[in-house]
Formats: sequence, C-alpha cells, structure tokens
Amino acid sequence: MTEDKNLSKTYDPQAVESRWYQIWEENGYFKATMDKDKPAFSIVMPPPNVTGKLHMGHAMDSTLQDILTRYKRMNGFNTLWLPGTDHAGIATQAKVEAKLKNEGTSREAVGREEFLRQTWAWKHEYDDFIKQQLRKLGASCDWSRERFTMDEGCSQAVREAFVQLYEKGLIYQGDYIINWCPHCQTTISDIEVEHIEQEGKIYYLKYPTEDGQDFLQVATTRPETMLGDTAVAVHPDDERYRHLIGKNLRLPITGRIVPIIADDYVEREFGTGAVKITPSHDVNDFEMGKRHALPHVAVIDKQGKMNEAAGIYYGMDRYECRQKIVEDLDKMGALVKIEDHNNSVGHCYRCNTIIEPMVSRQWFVKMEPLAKPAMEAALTNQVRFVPERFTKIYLGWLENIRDWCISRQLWWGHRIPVWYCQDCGETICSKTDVISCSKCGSQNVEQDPDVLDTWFSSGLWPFSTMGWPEKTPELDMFYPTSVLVTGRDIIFFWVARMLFDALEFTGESPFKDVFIHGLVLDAQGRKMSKSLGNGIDPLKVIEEFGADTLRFMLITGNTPGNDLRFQQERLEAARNFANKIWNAARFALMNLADFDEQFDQMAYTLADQWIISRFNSTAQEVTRLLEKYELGEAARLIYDFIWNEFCDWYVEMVKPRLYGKMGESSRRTAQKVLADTLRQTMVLLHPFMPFITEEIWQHLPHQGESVMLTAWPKGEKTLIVVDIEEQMTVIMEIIRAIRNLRSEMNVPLGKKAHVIICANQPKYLPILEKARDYLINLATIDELTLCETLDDKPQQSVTAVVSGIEILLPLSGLIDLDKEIARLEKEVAKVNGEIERIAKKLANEGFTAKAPEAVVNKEKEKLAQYEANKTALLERLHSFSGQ
RNA sequence: GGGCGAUUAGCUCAGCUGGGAGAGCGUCUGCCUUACAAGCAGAAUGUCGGCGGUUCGAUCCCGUCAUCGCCCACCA
Repeated sequence: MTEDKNLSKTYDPQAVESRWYQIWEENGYFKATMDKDKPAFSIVMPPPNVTGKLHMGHAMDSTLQDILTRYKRMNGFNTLWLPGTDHAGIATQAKVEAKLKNEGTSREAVGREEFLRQTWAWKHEYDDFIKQQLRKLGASCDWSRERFTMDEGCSQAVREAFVQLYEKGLIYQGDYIINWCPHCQTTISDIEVEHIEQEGKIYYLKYPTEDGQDFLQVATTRPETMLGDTAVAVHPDDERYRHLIGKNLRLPITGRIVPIIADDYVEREFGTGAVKITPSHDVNDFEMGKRHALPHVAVIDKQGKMNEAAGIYYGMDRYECRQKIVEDLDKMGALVKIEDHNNSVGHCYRCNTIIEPMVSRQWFVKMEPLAKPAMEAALTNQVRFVPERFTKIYLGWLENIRDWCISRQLWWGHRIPVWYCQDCGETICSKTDVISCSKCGSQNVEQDPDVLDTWFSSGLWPFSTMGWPEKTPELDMFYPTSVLVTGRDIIFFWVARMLFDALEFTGESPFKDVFIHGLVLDAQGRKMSKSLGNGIDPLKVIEEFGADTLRFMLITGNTPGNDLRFQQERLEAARNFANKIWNAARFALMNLADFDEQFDQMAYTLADQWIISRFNSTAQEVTRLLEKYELGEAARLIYDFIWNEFCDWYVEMVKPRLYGKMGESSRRTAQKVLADTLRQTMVLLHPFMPFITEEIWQHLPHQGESVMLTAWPKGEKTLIVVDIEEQMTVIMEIIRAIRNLRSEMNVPLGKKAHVIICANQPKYLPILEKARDYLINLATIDELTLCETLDDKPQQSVTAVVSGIEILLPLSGLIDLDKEIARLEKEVAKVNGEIERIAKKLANEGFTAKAPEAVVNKEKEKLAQYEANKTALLERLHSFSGQ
C-alpha cells in the first residue's frame, strides 16, 4: 500500500503476504531466545506426517497455535513454537511402496538399504512442501529449532526411552494375540483397529460328540476358523449342556477331538449358548485358551490365506475358504442354518483391510504402571483439558487400556534397539549399536528386524525435541510446555502417550493445558477424506482468498472442541471482512497525508471519547477470551468492533472534521484518534490476521519495526468511560430512529429533511447539543431543532420516541394522518406490552426480594423508560384527536 | 451395550458463571452518498427439539424421551 490515491479498492493478499513472511523470518522475529528475564511460553507443534501435503485440519490446528503464540509474544513472553514433522511409519512406507510398484519394482526387490534411501528422499521432498505451506499460512514458528521424529536427537531419545522401559521391565517380548494387517504386512495396535459395523451372517454348526451319540450346536460368524478350533465352551450353569461338560467333540471335516469346557464368559442367551474356541484367531478365544491351557492351531497365514494346517483348504483366501467350508459342512449335514447378523469387524485404519487376529512374537509396553500416573495427572490438575469434557474421554481410555504392541514389521522407523546373539541366544537391549554379545563375546549378533510403532517416538516429542535425555537449556527454559493444541481425534494416539511418557521420563506433565479442537468437515458435514475426494487444499484457498481470510474463517463461528463445516460462504464473509479493513485503512490514509505526530492541542469530541472507550472495552474483552481459549468469540468481537463501531459510526462521524469543516484543531484531533485507533486495532487483530494487519500498521504512523513486536493492548481501564458509551448509544438510537422514519416515509437521502427533537428529560439536551453534528450528518438532516419542549408541534409530521426523547419529522402534505395515528397506536400497544410485563415482574415480591438489586434496578429503569416513551406517544396522539 | 456432542431465524452457527435471543449468508425495500456494491441505509423472520422438575425467573441448571452425529466396548 502506498499513499497513491489510485490504489486498488479491493484488498489483494497476494501482493503482501509472502513479502511480510519473508521479512519476519529474515529478521528472526519467530526465534525463541534464552532470555531468562521474560516468562517463557512454549508450544510444540503436533508434527504433520511426511506422507503428503497439509490438509484443512492442519491449517486450523496451526492457525490456533499461531494465534496463541503471537498473542503471547506480544504480551512480552519469550515464545517458542517448535515445528517439526513425523516419519509416520506405515503411512510413509505405504506411499513409497506404491511409488516403487508404479516403477515396476518392490521394496523386497530393492532391499532394505535402498528402500530407506528412497524413503528419506521422499521425506525431504514432502517435508519441504509442508514447511512452505506453514509459511504461507503465516505460522510464526521457530524454524531454527525444527525437528523430525527420526533425526539423530529424537532417535537417540527413542533408544533411551526403550532401554529405560526395558530395564524396568515395562517392555517385554512375548507370543500374544495381535492385530495383523494382511495388506500392510505388519501388526497394528488396538487403537489402530477401526471397528466397523457390518451386515453379515451367523452360521449354526453341528459338532458331534466323540462317540457319535450326541451333538452340540455352535454359532459362529467365522466358520473358516473352525479348522483351528481347540475347544467348545458353554456356561457352567447352563442346564442344557451341563451333562456334556468334560466330554469331547469331533470336529467336522478335520475330525479332530476337542473338549467341551465351561467358562463364565459364555453368554447363554446368545446363539446356541455354545461357543467354538479358536485361540489362534480370536482375542477372546485366546484369553479363554490361556485360562484353560488349550492348544493353539493357527490356520490362517500372514497373507490372510489358509495355511498348511487347514488341510484341503490350504492356499485359499480366508473368505474364499469361508464359502467353501460352509458348502462342505452343508453337504455333510453339519450346517444347521444361516442367519443374518450384524457385527462389528476390525479394519486396518490405514488401508481398511479386515484385520486378522493372530498369535505372534512381538514387543509390548506394559501399560498399567504407566497409565496410573497419567490418570492421576489429569485428576490432580497437573494437566487441564480444554474443553473440560475431554478429561473424561481421556481417563476412560486409560482405565481400560491393554498392553501396547509396539513392534512393526516395517522398514521405515526406529529400529528396535535389541540384538540377538546368534551363538549363545542372548538378548541384548542397548542405547548404542551392539557389535558383540555381552555374554559370550561373539560378534555374530543381529539386530531385531522390526521397527517401533510411530507413536512410540511421537510420545516423546515434547521433550525429545528439546534435547532429552540431555539436560539442555531448552528443557530448562521451555519444558514443560505451556499448551498442546491438537485435534480431538488423536487424544488416545498421541496426547495420552505423551502424558504417560513424560511423567515416566521427566517426572512431570509435558504441558499445562491441552486445547482440543474439532475436525474440519465439508459443507455437507462429512469428514474430509481422500476416499470421498471432498478435501479442500489450504494452499488453493490461500491463493484465491489469502491466508488471513482462511485463518479467520477457520476460527470463527465455532466453539472449542466442536467440528467446523467448511463453507464457501463463510470464506467469502471472511474475505469481505479483510476487504472492509483494507478500505477503512485506505480511508484513513487518504486523510492522514499531513498527519502531525507532534500535535498536542487535543480537542476531543464525544465520538473520539466513545471510540477510545469502545476500543478499550473490546481489547479488555478480547484479552479475557484469549486467556480462556475462546478464540472464535474473541475474533468475533474484533470483527464487530471494526465493522459496526469503527467503520459504520466512528468513520462516518469523523468525516466532516477530517475535511476541515470544524476547524484545524478538531481536524488534527480527529486524525490522531483515527490513526491511533486503527493502528491499535491492527495490533489487536494481528494474531488472527497477521498479514493485512502488518501491511496496514506499517503504513500508519507507528513506532517500532513490526506490529508483531508491538505490545498487546490489554484495554486500559482508565480509558473506558461508561457514561460516554451510554450517551453515544442514545445518539445512535436517535439516528437510527430518524433513518427508520425516513425510510418508512420514503424520504430519500436527497430530499431535504427538517427534524425536531424534544428531549423531555433535561439531562439529554446538552448531550444532544454536543452531538448535533453527528445527528445532522448521519441522519442527513438539513434543519435540526433541539428543544426541551415545543408548544406548537407541526401536525404534519411523523413521530418516533427513543429513551423518552421525542423525534418529529415534519412532512407537510405527505402525511396521511389516519395512518400516522394507527402507527402510533401500534407503537403504544407495543410499549404497553412491555410496561405490563415489567410491572408484573416488579409487582412480584419474590422477584424484588430475591433478585439481585442491580437486576431489579435495571428493570425499574427499563420501566421508567417505557413509561416516558408512552407518555410522549400518547401526548402526540392527543394532539391529533384534539383537532 | 456404554459415553460424549448436537438440536436456536430459510441455511450455517454464536450466545461467557440462569434476568425475555444474536451474527454471517439468504430474503424484501431504497441507495453506484468522493474508504469499501466484497458496499451503505432500512425491514421481516424464532412456542431456543418434546415433556416434567428446581427457581421469583430457564435457551442456559436437573431428570426424561426423541432425532442426528461421533467415540469407546471381547456377545461368538
């Protein structure tokens, strides 16, 4: 922007945004310092996955963090917003594998080393992309401290954490039932399994007793697993089957003999009350197998195909096998019936493949000892969720948590720091690479081929990024962090894990507050997803509308923790707001060409005092809301202030003075208040819309280098003048009433208007005198008569009453008296209704006795006001009928 | 089977610790008024999901039901 009068009428974000970001970054404004004199404020960015570009959810998440960071920075904090990215094991590996497949090769073909090389290349590419996106958005993070979950320091932290847990016995290896994804070819943890309700079938099968004399019916949704059955369970108290407990059954097809066991777990009412038990392919059956020491027969392999133990079904896909086996059972008379049955089936959250539970040797984290302190931290307010309801969700999860399977059969990730001696069989867990066996000294040692669950490293993020396990100045200064800002969808995946890890390794909660936000939905209220193709690219929006607009849209009109619909109309509304600000600034600059910084002969007017007071009230309120994480409300208040108070009223009221119609000192004062208020408003708005505010601030008279380094206006109490705000409210109401009358009577602005205002209450007359010019200009009045009373009011006029003040708009020859009388009568009826309501309330002794005095007084004032309005209206009516 | 959220103007949503409800978009009327037509001025529109309860007073607190959405859960 320049003082060029020909500058664009509409705001063009492209012209300013990239320039300012570069200046901020180059000047090091985002950088945290080691300045101990300032209080510290820190946020670690939830690291986006290096799988691809940022989506709208990231844009929202980053915007919220940026607002908080900028706000705190302006409040004199030494702020650190630490950025970084996550290696995202399964997801990234899948991307690179897909790329290899495209190139006609595979990870197995290229080998582990080459695969990792290519994955690092992929990482660098997307990492850069993500960083560019964040810059476009205006994120004021400290790039000099950027981290990656697999960089050297973070990797060292992972090893340290693993070894510590291992040595405490909190990490163990064992054969347990795990969730296997046949597509991703790896285990996944319990929370990575998505249970989806499906329409399916339940099959009733007949298992004969060993002696062939009797039989038992079982009900199952997975008949193919009968090949791996090692028992059938019934409830111990079930009369129907009591005589069979302890006897054996002969499985159809395989003919294997399995026992009938009794277990409380069985629901008598469900199915037939008899459950086939497949410890190798069902979580519950696995548990039951443990209780009854049942043998395991695995029949499905890692590809999701039937294995050799499945006999004639060997090599068939598990679902193909299901069809075939049902046919075969039917043929031999073992199939009783098939019913429709809905049940929820576990799917891989990454690739949506149906999970195959299977028994496998894996690494686990023992959760109970870790979960307890994590729950305690929330219960004792060491960590606080905003909104609070998420505390319960968090606690509920930890309460029922099971041990965490952390080994993944992937290549991309932190390799498990465990080596096996090929000679003596020793298992060696170490922070550093092992080259020889600690027991037998053999150099024939091999590292565990698996990598860790991505979330294992994410859990360390708040402190691994600050140099843990070393005792660094960063940890000292910025840890624990001030607040974590993240989506409600990763409370379990990430927030909970950071908490229990931090408590275990650093002894304290990693953040004081957890500010949870919702998801960004599409215009129809659906989750944005790749499969639906309804995602919207933040970069495209920024290109079209600008980052400020996107940011504003993402944080207004919604409430912490709730989802937000992404709508074009709301985007346009935000853009219009940016444009409004732009034009207000244009107006100001057009009138500040000869601005005199030194001028001090202030001649403040009612309007000046009013806008200063309103600015301070707004700033105070905005500050209060930001402290409570009510960012949307805060932004709305600024919006209202700028549009409805500053632009619609103050700018209009100040125009004649700026044009020099009221004398030089009035003009100079107007310039000063206009410039100050607008500049201060830019400061207040800056955390929300950093670019446009910087651009305008720089062009206004200012001191300092950048708006982002300017002290936050908390809203000085001394400058809030309640009386002035009330006085102006009356003036504004009068102006509205006159505009209303003109509009109703079809008196266009071009037409001359004479207005008579009778302030029956003497206290108003001086105020009206002070506001004379505003009335004339804003209500477009040619001749204004101000009086206390008037003896001969012109008959030919229309009337409005505001705060007991009578407003007459004489329109000789244009008034239909009957119509006017009807209109006034309607007004009286309305006022009467109000009077009646309030009078009734005040007559209620319960109300006057129990309600707070202030509330009662307010009602009394309201009543008096309405009474005054009524009196004026009636008087006016009488003057007509008296004719 | 539990838990959470939502239900407010035609649409999308605000409404802070209870004192007769607001915004944006849309609609209607009049304006290209020298910052802005992405604008200005004016207007209309709501039994605040239903039913009970607490209270002087309930959109707000409690109970209950209904509809929608989300999360969690080992009924084969």
